Amino acid sequence: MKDEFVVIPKATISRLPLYFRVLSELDHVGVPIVSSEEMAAKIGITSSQLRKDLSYFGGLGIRGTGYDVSYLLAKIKEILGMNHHRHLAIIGAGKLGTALAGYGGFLQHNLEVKALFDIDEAKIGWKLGEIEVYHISELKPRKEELKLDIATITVPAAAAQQVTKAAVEAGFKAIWNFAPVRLEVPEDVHVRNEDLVVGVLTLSHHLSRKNQ
Amino acid sequence: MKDEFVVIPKATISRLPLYFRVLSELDHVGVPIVSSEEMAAKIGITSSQLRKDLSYFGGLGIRGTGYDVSYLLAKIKEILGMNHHRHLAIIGAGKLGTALAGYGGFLQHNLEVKALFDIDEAKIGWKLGEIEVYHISELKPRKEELKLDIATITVPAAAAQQVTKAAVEAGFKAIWNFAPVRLEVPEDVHVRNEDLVVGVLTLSHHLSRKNQ
DNA sequence: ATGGTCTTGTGAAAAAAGTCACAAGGATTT
DNA sequence: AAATCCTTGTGACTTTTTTCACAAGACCAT
Repeated sequence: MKDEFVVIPKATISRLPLYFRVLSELDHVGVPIVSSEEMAAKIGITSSQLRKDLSYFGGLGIRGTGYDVSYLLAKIKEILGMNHHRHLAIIGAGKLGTALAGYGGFLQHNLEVKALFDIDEAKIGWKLGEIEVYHISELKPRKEELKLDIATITVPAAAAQQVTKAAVEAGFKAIWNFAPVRLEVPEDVHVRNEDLVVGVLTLSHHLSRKNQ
Repeated sequence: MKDEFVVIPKATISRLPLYFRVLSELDHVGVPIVSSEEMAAKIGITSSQLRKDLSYFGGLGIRGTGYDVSYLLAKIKEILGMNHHRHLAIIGAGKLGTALAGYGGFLQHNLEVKALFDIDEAKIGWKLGEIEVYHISELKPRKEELKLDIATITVPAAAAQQVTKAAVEAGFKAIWNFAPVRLEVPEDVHVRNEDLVVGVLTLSHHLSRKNQ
């Protein structure tokens, strides 16, 4: 990398989490060094693409040898903002919401579910382990108290926009949306759509064309 | 479109489910006609991109007027293979697996969860509504019996590759993978990765750069 | 009919992403 | 310390995707 102001391709950013995953595994097993060839094979991309991606962040490897796993892992964590511990709020304490709250894989990514919110009075006060269910009207005070960063939307589609509005007003700048709706948010709020059914439809498409 | 053998860009295919979603909403509300401009705005892309995408499938619109919502919806359903009713198998009857099995949104997309599989003897025979939990060794016979099309992998990462192998041997050509692992499969098997944590990491990345 | 006003469909141009191939440079052996 | 062996980093090139801009139609009003 020779220019301070090169733009990093979006496609590169979208692959960083994959690199993170592979490096975590290698680090966990105790592998000290890995070549671009090996890593790329695990992910299913070409080694030149991997090297090009990493090159945007400067010389992270050692020529003739490969990449130092724990060094590269630390760098990617930094780039992905994983050196910050993020607190998740889950809005919608239904099946999906509670399944997510119970998912064990967050902590190793420096993510932590700290609160559930719901509108159903019957659910308020429930605890899933350490995590309590609050009424949705408490979004703002609990955000401050628990330092919540990311609002996860797991309510039905019909309620999603309204709930999002409440989250934005409470000050959330990142929304992780599981409802099958395009949410309208201000410029400075980031939305990540996790539209599950949409994903499986592409599989359906492939199934109906045996010809390649 | 003038050549029978134009290749349809992958990027186009990946947007079709979004078009489907918007059109479904419009159709549900009873809107008869929509312009590329309106649709594109709802999705957050440019109208020319939308028109170009649709142009790969032939003249689907009416010049000067727009697109006939129900006609276009039917076309996209056809392209996405949604005129076929697809049967899902869910392998891994844990929290995520059962949450998916209980999700109500599948049917309106012509998808249906028909069976759960697990290795835990204690779970075999459980029923979630109509859906029964079978032992994973029954994958092949049940696939034939229930005409299962898509194998959904919701087992822990460590078991995912092994379970995938079993699914491929049972004849599944489409795998919907929720385990945080790149699965190795033969050429003719399609895998859709639904790597949730990876998704939220990109949000984390945005949070740590207030500068745009 | 004719003219005006739409919005599509699409070649051509631009931008973005991905691949190639090899010089640069570090490690290891002799 | 020279030679050899590796694998990175990266310009140049190729392919893919997106954007532009406008001709081709379709509808509507007069």
